[in-house]
Amino acid sequence: MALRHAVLAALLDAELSGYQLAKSFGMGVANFWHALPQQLYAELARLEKDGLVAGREVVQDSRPNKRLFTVTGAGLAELERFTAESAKPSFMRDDLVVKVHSADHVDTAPLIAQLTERAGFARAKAELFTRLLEAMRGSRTEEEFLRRGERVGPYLTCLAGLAYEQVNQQWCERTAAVLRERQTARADR
Amino acid sequence: MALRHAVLAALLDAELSGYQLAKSFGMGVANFWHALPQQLYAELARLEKDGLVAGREVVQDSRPNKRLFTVTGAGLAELERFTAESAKPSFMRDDLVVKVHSADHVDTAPLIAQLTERAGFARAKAELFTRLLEAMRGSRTEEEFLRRGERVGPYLTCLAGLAYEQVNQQWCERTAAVLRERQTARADR
DNA sequence: CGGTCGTACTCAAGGAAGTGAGTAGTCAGA
DNA sequence: TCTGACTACTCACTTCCTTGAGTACGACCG
Repeated sequence: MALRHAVLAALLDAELSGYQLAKSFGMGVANFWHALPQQLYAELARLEKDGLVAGREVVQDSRPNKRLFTVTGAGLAELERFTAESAKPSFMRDDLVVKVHSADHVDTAPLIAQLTERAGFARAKAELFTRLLEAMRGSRTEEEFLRRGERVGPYLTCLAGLAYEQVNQQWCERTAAVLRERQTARADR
Repeated sequence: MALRHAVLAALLDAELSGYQLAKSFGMGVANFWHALPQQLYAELARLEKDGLVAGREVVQDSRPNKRLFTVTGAGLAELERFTAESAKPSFMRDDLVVKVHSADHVDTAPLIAQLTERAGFARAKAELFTRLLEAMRGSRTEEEFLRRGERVGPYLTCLAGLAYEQVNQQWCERTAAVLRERQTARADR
């Protein structure tokens, strides 16, 4: 029951279709959760069945019809309940980190490549988040916006995403540099 | 097949029992992965069946016997293969972030409490990692250790954990402060 | 005018992960 | 001496997430 609340939270900001949700959860604006389209359609169906969201059909010509969803009163209440209950600690879970852990026992060349690639992705995501933040706060300074803006939730989660991607990038670059140096040092012997 | 490699990587550094693994994966030294005891026992059984680890019984008096596991040649080869295959991108997945996303629509008091609590945990974990790093590098500087140390994998993953916990702590504190300020600002109106 | 891309969604199946309960002996402290 | 905590592990169940395939139609490009 975790995706469930992520979907509700996402629908607070805008009325969206399953497809649009899938886009932002697949990446794009998914600064706070990730899920595949199938999961989202399934979850939306369950949420609607439970009365936490309401869908309305939108007829489109020159492209398939779609269903837009909004959070109901019951949905808001459920979010309220969820937010009040104590959060379980979050854990890091990343293939790349596991690979680095065993770096002393395996060939590091492909690892360095993966770290470099990951650093690039992290940089791109960080830049995207930076632009999103600018768009949200408009002409105001961050301080000002956080003090008096109307909707700071998405801004704060975007800040989390930015910070996460920045350290991710730094760590990947540093780690790649260390492994590269050790590789050449070994070759010299 | 993700926990699988995390277990193999953990066993590279030391011969461990399921119970000991469970301790470090449950927290403690689990700077790079998290899992519950049941998962680990099941995974160890599968790994042994597949010949990737070998267990040996250690008879103890005054406490239950245990089985210690080591990585076999096949296990190392599997890790090698895993490390070479390209990594899928990692995603942030955190209840707390979801809650913050909906902060504008719900009562923030319990959220602030959770953020403060999380900040405390993150701080404690960061301190633990700092001490672990010191212990690993001994009298050497970080630079020196990373250049010439024998086993830098665990050190690098610990650095990742440290960086992660530090930004986590900062974000939680900042977010809690923002929400607190907005709460009092609202009360003043 | 044919191929590919984008919108919008569905179905089926499998593996990974989390939840809860239980066993059984040892040791330290109230 | 009883309680609770620690070591060491097992079994059963459920829910979540991923993988892979498939439908349908319009739009854009060469």
